[in-house]
Amino acid sequence: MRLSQLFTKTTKNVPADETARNAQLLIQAGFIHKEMAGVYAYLPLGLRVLENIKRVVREEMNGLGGQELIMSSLQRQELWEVTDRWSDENVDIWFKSELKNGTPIGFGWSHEEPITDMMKNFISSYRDVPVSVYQFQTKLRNELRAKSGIMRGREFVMKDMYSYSRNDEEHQAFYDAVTKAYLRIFERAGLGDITYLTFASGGAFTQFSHEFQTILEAGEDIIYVDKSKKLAVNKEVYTDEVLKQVGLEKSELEEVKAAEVGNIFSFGTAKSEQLGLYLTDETGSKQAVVLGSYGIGVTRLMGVVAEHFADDRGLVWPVEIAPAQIILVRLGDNPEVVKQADELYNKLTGQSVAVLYDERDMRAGEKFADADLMGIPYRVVISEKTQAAGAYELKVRRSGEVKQVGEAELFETLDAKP
RNA sequence: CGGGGAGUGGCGCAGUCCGGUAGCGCACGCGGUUUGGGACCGCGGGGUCGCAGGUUCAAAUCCUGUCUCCCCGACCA
Repeated sequence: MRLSQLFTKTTKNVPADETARNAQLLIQAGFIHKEMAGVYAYLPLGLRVLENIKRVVREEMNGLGGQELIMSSLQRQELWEVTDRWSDENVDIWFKSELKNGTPIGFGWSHEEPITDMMKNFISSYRDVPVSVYQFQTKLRNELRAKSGIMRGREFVMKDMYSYSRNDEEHQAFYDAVTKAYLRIFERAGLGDITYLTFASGGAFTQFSHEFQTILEAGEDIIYVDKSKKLAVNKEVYTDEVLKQVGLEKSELEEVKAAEVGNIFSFGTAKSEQLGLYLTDETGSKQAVVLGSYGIGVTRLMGVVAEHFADDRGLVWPVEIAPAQIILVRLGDNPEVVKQADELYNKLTGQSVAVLYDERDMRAGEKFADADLMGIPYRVVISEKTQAAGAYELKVRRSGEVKQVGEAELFETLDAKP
C-alpha cells in the first residue's frame, strides 16, 4: 500500500478523551476511530491487524477441526427465557429492542443459547459428534462503564467456539487440545512469555473455568502467577483450598495485574438439557450432549498487544500480526532513488510481502516518526545516501537496531526471495 | 449506579471567576526558503462556544434543565 493513497493520517496531538495507552496510540496512528464511549471503528491499518489476528486464530481453530460460521446479532427472547438469561435482573448487559409488531428481540452479547439451539437441527446421533463450530462475531454489551480503550468496549469482536461431545472423556480431550491451541495463538501474537493459563471461577456448571491472562499493568484482573509452572490463579478463586486442589504453593505465587485475553468453559450437560440437545447412543438410549465454550477477545487481544509492546515512540507490532511487515521509506524524488524504491516495492508485493510504501513528499523526520508510531516491524530507507553507500538501511522497530544490508540479507529478513 | 472532572474550527488548548465584535498551537490552502528524526518565514480559509430555555441593551462567560465524554469506585461467563 502506498502511503500517499492512504486516507488516514497520523497526529501529534494525543486525544483528550482517552487515557488508555492503547487507544491513544491507535487513534494517533490512524488505526481506529472512536465513535462513542466503548465503540470504535477499525480503519485500514487497524483492520489489517484485526484480520491478521483472525487469520492466526482461524488457522488454529481449523486445526482443531472447528468449522466456521456466523450466527446472527438479533436474538429471540423466548430462547433466552428457556435458560433464564433474558431478564435484566439476571443479565444486566442486554441491549434490547423490538420488532415493528412489538416482538421483543435482543442484541447478541453471547451466542451460547442460539448456537446450541441451532445445533439441535444437526446433532441427533453419537455419529454426529464430536463437532465444534466457531465464529468471529461482534458482541454487543451494554456495559455500565466503558474503559481501557479497545480492551473493554460495548461493541467488540470475539471469537467464540462451541464443542459438542458425547461424554466427559471426549469433551476433555477436546478441551485440552483447545488449551494448547490457545497457548499457540498467544505465542504467535507475541504474548507467549507473559500469558498464563489461569484457574478461574467455573460458574454454575463446573468448579473451574480456565482463563488466559496476560500480565499487563493496564489489565483489570488480579491474578497470582507461578512463573516456573506457568500457571496462575485468579483472585476471585484464590483460597488455600483451591491452591491445594490445583497444586500450587502460596510461597511460589506472585500477585500481578493481568488482562483476560481468553476464557474456556466446560458446561457439562446442564445447558444441553435446558435447551433440549440430546443424542442417541449405540444402545438407542438418549443422552444429553456435553458442551464446551471457548472465547478469545479478538479486539481486546489487539489492544493488549498494542499496550504491551508500545514504547515512547509509539506502537510496536509483532511480525505475525503487524499491518505490514515492512515500511519502505523513500527519501527525495531523485529518479534513480524512485526507480530503486519502486522496484523493491514491486518485488516484495509480488511475493505477498505486506509493504507500506512511504513515497509521500514529506521530510525525513516526519516519515521516520510515522514509521515508528505505526509500529511496522522493519523499516527500509532508500535515498541518495543509501545509493551512494550501495546498501539498504534496515531498522528493526522493536530493538531500534539500524544496519546496512544487501539485498540478500534484506530478503532473508523478510522471508522472501530476491 | 455513587463520587469527581470536562464539553470552545478536524485535533490539542486559552478565554468563563469579573458579561462588551472568539484567540493560540497542530492540521489544511497559496508563495518562498529548506530537505536524514515531526523545519522556517509570509499570506489565507475554517468555529450558531454540546443542546434547550431564562436573565440582560448585550451571554462562550450569569441562572435552570438536559445530553455527552473522561477518571475513581461498584459491576463484569
